[in-house]
Amino acid sequence: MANSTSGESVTERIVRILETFGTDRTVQTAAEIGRRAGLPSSTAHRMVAELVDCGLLDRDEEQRVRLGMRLWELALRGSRALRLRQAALPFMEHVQARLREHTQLAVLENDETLFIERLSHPHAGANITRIAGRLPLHASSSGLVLLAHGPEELRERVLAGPLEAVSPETVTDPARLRRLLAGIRRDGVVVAPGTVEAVSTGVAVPVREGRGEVVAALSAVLPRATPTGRAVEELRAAAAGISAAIGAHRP
Amino acid sequence: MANSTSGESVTERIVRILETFGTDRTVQTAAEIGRRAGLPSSTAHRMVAELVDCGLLDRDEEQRVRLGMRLWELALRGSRALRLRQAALPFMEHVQARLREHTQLAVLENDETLFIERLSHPHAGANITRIAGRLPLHASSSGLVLLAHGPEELRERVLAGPLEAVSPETVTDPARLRRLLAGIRRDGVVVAPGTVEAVSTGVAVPVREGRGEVVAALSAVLPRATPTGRAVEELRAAAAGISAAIGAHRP
DNA sequence: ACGGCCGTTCCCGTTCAATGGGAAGCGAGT
DNA sequence: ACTCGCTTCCCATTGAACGGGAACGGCCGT
Repeated sequence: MANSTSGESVTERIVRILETFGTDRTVQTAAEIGRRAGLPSSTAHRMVAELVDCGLLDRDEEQRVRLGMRLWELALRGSRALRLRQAALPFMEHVQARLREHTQLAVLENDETLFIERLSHPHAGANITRIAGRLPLHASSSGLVLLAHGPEELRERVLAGPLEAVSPETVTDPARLRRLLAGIRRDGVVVAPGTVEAVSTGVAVPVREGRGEVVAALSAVLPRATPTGRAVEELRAAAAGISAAIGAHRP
Repeated sequence: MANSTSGESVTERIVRILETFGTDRTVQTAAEIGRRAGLPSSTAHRMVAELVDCGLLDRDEEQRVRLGMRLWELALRGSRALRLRQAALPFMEHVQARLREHTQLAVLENDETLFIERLSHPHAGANITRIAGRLPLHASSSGLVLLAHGPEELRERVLAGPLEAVSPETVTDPARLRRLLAGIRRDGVVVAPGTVEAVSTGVAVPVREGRGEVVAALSAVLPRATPTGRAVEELRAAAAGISAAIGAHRP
């Protein structure tokens, strides 16, 4: 739309521009953005200027562009992610203080695991998850919980689709995966050794809201040798606390 | 622009739509959005639909609209706020564990104080600041620090402009404020009793990056009767730690 | 059953903002 | 002095966005 010869709306283009930014790529020139977003140079410059005017993007000491504070503000205030995070943070801190490993909170978003909070201990091991980062549903302990408790149709879609392995031990066989998910629903927890990285074990539990609906997954990443019993207990207790907290906030 | 009779660009309208959301107003109908954003009904519906298609907005169980997870994701990954927050969080947790009050991190944004993180103790007192919330620069301890260390022109602009009181004790006299700011630059700390709320005292210190530039303010909110000495010490130590952490991340 | 209210969806002729190619300006690197 | 890449300005073209209006459908009070 928007008079573009390529037939895209302005909105789509704005999203594509925002998509060119990432954890690694935090500042870029307007020309770079145009190239990455597939926009003609003059168009990219004009749109970037417009976004800067609105505060969605910032220009640093002349030239380069980065995500604007205003965008951050608009996206956060009143967002579901912030509410959930605020309710969960105290409990996550408690878990993290006891386990001294990585503690994460994730939600289901567009058939993927989206991590909305992560706490790490200085001495904890590797962990590829990032805040605002994604992993496939079948290839992370949090994702497995979300998939197990998600709607039927989602499960079928994911089980049907291509299941790529993130590590050699990622479960990609539909039948095995189906049994694994049934087990998660039965036990209310998943212990997933080597699913994301060979050296670590993910432990995840569902976080429920109000009358039972699973809205998030709480997980810990432990070195593979560590026993998982304590983590399961801590996560279960924390998840119960979070559920109570988000329930209480909605009278 | 964008063919609208009112002469606004699509980008401006999108921002106005996003602005209709807030901490209190987290879900609304498309018609509500249109009214609040001053858009014709059919236009509002079309634009909301477009934003939903792009994932910037989400539709809940039919009808109502809220901010989309995708927007949250795009705004956060690669944002300055997230980096700063990640570096600061461990130190903020430490401060909060010792003081058991409110601990906040704020940056300067568009001549206002923008709070990007806040930790609260269950037993702590009142605190009107919110994550992604704003306060005037002259009417919050964090803001005073940012104003004191901000560029000359900013200071003159704020001192000239109307200085509204948030509480009866907010300093609104330009001369007094100027002396207060000079004191903050000298001491590297501000203790502001009753500036935001009569019952509490704000204590704030600057967070510096690399070679001295102040990039944020770290603050605590204490009940007015509490001595501030310990808070000053804790905040100073934490700010030093944060500075080292963000310096280390940029080799 | 009825009618008003309101959110939503669909339609469609009008129109002007957005578009993008091109050229020129500006630094930095060689 | 030259190249290369980022940026800014210009401007004729055009079709996407616009928005008024009509119609649908759910809800509520009578």
